Amino acid sequence: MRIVVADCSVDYAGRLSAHLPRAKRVLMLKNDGSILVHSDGGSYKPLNWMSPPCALAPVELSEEQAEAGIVEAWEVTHKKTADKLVVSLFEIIHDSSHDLGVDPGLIKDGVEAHLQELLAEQIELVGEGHTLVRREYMTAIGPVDILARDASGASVAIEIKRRGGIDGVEQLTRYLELMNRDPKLAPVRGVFAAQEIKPQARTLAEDRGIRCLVLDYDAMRGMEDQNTLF
Amino acid sequence: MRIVVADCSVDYAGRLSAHLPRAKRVLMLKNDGSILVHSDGGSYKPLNWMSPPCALAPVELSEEQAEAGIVEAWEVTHKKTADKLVVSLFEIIHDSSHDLGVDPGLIKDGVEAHLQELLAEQIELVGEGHTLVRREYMTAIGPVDILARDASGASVAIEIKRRGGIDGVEQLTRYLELMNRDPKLAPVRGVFAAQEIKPQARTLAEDRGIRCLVLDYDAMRGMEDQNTLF
DNA sequence: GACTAAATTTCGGTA
DNA sequence: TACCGAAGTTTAGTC
Repeated sequence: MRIVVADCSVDYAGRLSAHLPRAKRVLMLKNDGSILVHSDGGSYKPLNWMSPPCALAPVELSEEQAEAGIVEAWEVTHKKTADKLVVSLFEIIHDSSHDLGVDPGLIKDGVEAHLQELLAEQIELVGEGHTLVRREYMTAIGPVDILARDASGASVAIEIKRRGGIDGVEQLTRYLELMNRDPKLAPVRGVFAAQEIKPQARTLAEDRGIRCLVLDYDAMRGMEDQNTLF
Repeated sequence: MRIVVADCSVDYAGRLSAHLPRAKRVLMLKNDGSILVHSDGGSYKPLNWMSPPCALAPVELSEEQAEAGIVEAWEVTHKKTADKLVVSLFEIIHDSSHDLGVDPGLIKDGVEAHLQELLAEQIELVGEGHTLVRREYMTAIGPVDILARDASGASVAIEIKRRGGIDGVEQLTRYLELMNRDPKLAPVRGVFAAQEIKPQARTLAEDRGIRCLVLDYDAMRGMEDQNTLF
C-alpha cells in the first residue's frame, strides 16, 4: 500500500469520461495496482478510481506537461477493458509505502438472513394458526423465502426484505404466478414482509392482493431471547 | 484529512454487527468526522467505515484493554442513528494530517442520459418511420424514457438501459400496463433498448411481446458527430 | 463462469 | 425533505 498526498488532476476514460480539476487529494495505491482518489469529504466512494485487475505505469512527460508544472504522471490501465485513468501530479506533499499483509476480512452478522430465521420461528406473526412448511422453498425461478400454510391449510408464500421496495413486490409476484400454476400448491397467497415498506410498494402489493407485514426486528429478537431463556 | 496506518481491530454495531480481527490497515479520517478502514485489496469499498454526519472521540482505555496491548481506541458515533464504530489500535505505524481544502468535484460526461439523448435524435433506429413524441414522458408511476409513434401512428414506449437486465423489463412492463389503460395512448408497444441485453432479460421481454434493441453507443455518437458537422 | 439479488450501498434528481 | 432510480456501482451467493 502506497499513500500519496498530492496536488493533482485526474482524467478517466472508460465506461464514461470524467475529469478532476487540479486540487490536493489523497491517492491510495493498492498492491493489486488499483488506485483510489479521495478528497476530504463525500462518503466512502472515491472521487475517481480504477478497480483491479489493473496496472500502474509512469508516463514520460511531454514538454508541454513539464511546462504546465506537472512533475510526474501515472497511467493506470485496466487489464481486461479499455478503461484508463491518468493522474497528473503537480506537487507531491506526502509519499509513503507500507506493507499491510493479507487482511483476515470482515466478519458480519447479517440482518436479512436473521430476519428470515426469526420469522420462521415466529411464523404466527403472519397470522394465527399459521405453520411453517419450509424456508428457502425452491421454485424454478429461485427460492421463496418462506412457504407456510394458514389455519385453513392454504399455501402462503412470504417474501422478506429489510426495506420493502417495488422490486421485492415484483419478485414475489413472479413466484406467486409460478406457484399458482402448481396444482399441489395452488391457491397460494402472498405476504410481503419487511422492516420498512415503501408507500409505492405497499400500493402495488395490495393492488395485487398481496398482504403487507411490517416486521419489528428488535421485538422479534427480544422474543427469540425470551424463547432461548427456557 | 488524517491518515493513520496501524495494527488495529474494528467493531461495528448499527444496521448490522461486524468485526475486523487485528491486522495492519489504513485508516482515513476525513474532516467531517467520517472514517474509512482500508486494506490492501478489494475494490474501492472499505472493509468498514462510518458515514457522515458522525464524530470521532478517543476512548479511555480500561486495564484489560491496556493489558491486551491496545495503545489507543476511538469511538466513532453517527449523529442521527445509533451506529457506532470502535477502532482499537495496537500499534501506530504512520500518522499524518494534511489540509486538502475543498475539492472542486468530478466533471463527468454521463452515459445513460447521453444514450437517451442520442436515441431521441436518431429515433429511426427503433424502426423506419418512427417519430419522437417526447423524452421522459411522465406517467403516474414515473417517467418513460422515450415515447414515440411508429409509421402507422401507434404509440411506442422505449425503456433505455446501459445494461439490460430483468429489472429493466419489469419496469417497462409496469409502464406498459399503465399506459395501455389510457385510451388516448393504447395500444402501446414496448421497446427495450440497451447497449447490452442479457439473455434472460431478452427472453422475458420477448415473452411479453416487448421488442429488444441493442444500441451501439459508439456508432450513435459517430452519427451525432456527422450530423453536427453540417 | 454467468447471472441474480443485496448492500451499513452512495449519489443525483425531482416532486 | 422524501422518494426513486442509476451507478464506471461492488459484493456475495447460486446455478
